[in-house]
Amino acid sequence: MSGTARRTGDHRRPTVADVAREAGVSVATAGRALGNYGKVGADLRERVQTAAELLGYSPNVVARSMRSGGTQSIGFVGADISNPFFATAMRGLCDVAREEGYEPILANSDDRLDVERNAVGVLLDKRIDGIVVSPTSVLDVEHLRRAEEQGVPVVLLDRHSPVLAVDSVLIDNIAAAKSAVAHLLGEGHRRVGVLASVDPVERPEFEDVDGELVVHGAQRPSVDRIRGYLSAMHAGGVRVTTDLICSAALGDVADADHRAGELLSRTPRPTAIFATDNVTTQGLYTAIRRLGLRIPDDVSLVGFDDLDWTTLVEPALTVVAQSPIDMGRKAAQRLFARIKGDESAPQQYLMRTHLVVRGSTAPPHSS
Amino acid sequence: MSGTARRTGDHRRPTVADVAREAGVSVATAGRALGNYGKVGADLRERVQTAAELLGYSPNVVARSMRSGGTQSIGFVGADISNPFFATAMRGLCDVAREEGYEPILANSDDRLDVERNAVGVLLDKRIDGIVVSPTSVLDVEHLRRAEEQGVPVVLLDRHSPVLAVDSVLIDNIAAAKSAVAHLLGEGHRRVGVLASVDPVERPEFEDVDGELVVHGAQRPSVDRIRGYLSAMHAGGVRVTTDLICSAALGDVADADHRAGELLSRTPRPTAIFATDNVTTQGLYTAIRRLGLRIPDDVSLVGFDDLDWTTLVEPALTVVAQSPIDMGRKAAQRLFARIKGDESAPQQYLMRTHLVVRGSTAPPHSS
DNA sequence: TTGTATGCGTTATCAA
DNA sequence: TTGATAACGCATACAA
Repeated sequence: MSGTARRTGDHRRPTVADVAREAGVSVATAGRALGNYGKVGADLRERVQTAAELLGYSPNVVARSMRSGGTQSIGFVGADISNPFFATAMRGLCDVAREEGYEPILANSDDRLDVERNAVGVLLDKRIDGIVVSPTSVLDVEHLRRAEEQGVPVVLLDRHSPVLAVDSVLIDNIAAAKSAVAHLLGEGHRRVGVLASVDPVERPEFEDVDGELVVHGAQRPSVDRIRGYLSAMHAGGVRVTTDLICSAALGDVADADHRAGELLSRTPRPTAIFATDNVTTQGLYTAIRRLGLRIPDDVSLVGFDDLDWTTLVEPALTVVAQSPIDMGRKAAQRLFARIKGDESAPQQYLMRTHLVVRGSTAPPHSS
Repeated sequence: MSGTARRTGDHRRPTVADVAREAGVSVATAGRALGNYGKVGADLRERVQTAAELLGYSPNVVARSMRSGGTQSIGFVGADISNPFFATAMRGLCDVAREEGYEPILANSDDRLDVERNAVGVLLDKRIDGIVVSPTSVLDVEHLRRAEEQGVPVVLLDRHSPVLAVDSVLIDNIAAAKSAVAHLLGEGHRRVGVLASVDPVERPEFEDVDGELVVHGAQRPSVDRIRGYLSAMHAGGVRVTTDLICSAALGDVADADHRAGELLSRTPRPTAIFATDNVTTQGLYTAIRRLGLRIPDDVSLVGFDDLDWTTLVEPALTVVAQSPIDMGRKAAQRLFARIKGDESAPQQYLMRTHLVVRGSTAPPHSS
């Protein structure tokens, strides 16, 4: 009996040829029997299968990929897998991928365009069948366009690009932020601050139009959430000044804490603050505690992302909840639809969010 | 000028042959110039490179893999990427992989052996060059042994297998747990409980040997942490009974909360509890709050894993800190050492842990 | 140094 | 139904 591995280093895995020899048939027949394509007689199929079993055959996917062009692999490029948002989205993506018989290859961009470009290039060279990306820039997307041109579908996660005709899966950032701020206004707050994360390369600019502040800048989560904030404030008839709008470096909790501290030392102090993502929420929370302020007595807080810890602290935080796992799933579903040939017009898929009102928001103490 | 993509669906990417034709040289020369191997004249190299540039050539890694055998991909199989421990370890692994020019393929096992086996099989079929796995079982490891036999190095993360001769990267679970419990004993606690996560298929068994409790069962984190607990208690001269040892379903916060509730309703109530991982820590914390108990006045708590939230709650939690990112890095480093041919005897790499004493532990209120 | 020819393992085409 | 053979794209052994 030959064929089973005898020692470490016995690298060679059996091929169809080996199986064919063992079964005494041609490689073509063996291939057909193993791959379940074409016509094979029942007896030969049997012989081939037992031979395969005996040798411990399993197909070389690389060779198959070379012929078929497909690799049964997809790529996922996000800023940082250790961020709970991406980790959870990745989980959803993995689940759908596995249902489809695919495996995901992961790359972190750290929100650096060069890193992202490089990662996308590597993934294309690996001939992935599709790619989900949460792009650093929604304007500089040549690398993603190239993917599309090569026939590799792209789906954007948590971002939409005005210059790239692909599906995108995200939330209605403006509406979500608006609901958060409207809640604060409803509680009676007037001096409401916002703490956003802003990427240095696509930072928003503010313009005062007839006493009303408007934001210029690409449609990215942070910026749109500022838009939602402004929209709510305007709808509530509250004048906004730029000293209530504060931004911290993307993904940097310490900086968020620092900036939140600045925001909290404006005079008069904001009676409520809206943090636009989970990192700024955490920074804001620690800053409030560092300054010895009480929630919600001294300051109300609405955070973003319904992470576990927001219910572990006391009081539990009012947050805008989104569902990263569903976003990951949806993105994967759209990607596989495209991989399977869906040619319909690209869409923005806006996933549900909801405001979870908990104990960190209350009417302002003194007005 | 031909060759650049004209429309979506123009799938064909240029090959060395295309570049060779464009440059007016043979495929061999083009290949040598592009792959930087063999000898090529400066002028021809130039011609080839500009031709490649013009056509937008980049190598087909799949074809290269078929010849070379290597894929520049590694696998990572963990229970659940949305668990912060795995997400952070994955981050470390990604970083090292990228430095080495590799990309990781991710699979979640949900601590299910069949899922894990299948995932490993798929990864092997994809001809990954190595695999880091945090195995569901440390005894049933045939699938991992098969990988080794095929020449695919395996590194275990957060687990050690007595029946598999491969590197493993983990912490000294016994010592870490012992230090946690010793701290509680040092504070004067005697009635100390432990809340562990236990996999149903490899659950530990307890035996009373001369009035001293010993655990039987494979060397897994949870079980070893129970061992550390027992060791500390024994060293402190405290008798342990099984009613102080409680276990919850792996990865299930709700169950951990439930079990913690049971543990907290023993009479007399434990004055301190050690939770063996981040999931049970969270469950224990919510159970304590649900029952209206105060930390550390009514019950002291030592948790496991230094997650952000443990410093956001009040009081901040005393925890055993490990460094998942370093564990991920280390595992990747060992894997690449093996991939590069390191044949030295497999080792257990024990990573640093330390007890971070914060406000959730204090002497028992009344003794 | 450059070119020709061949193999990697699968799958598909074609002929028997 | 079965078998011989070509092709995917790259890298190499060998010939020129």
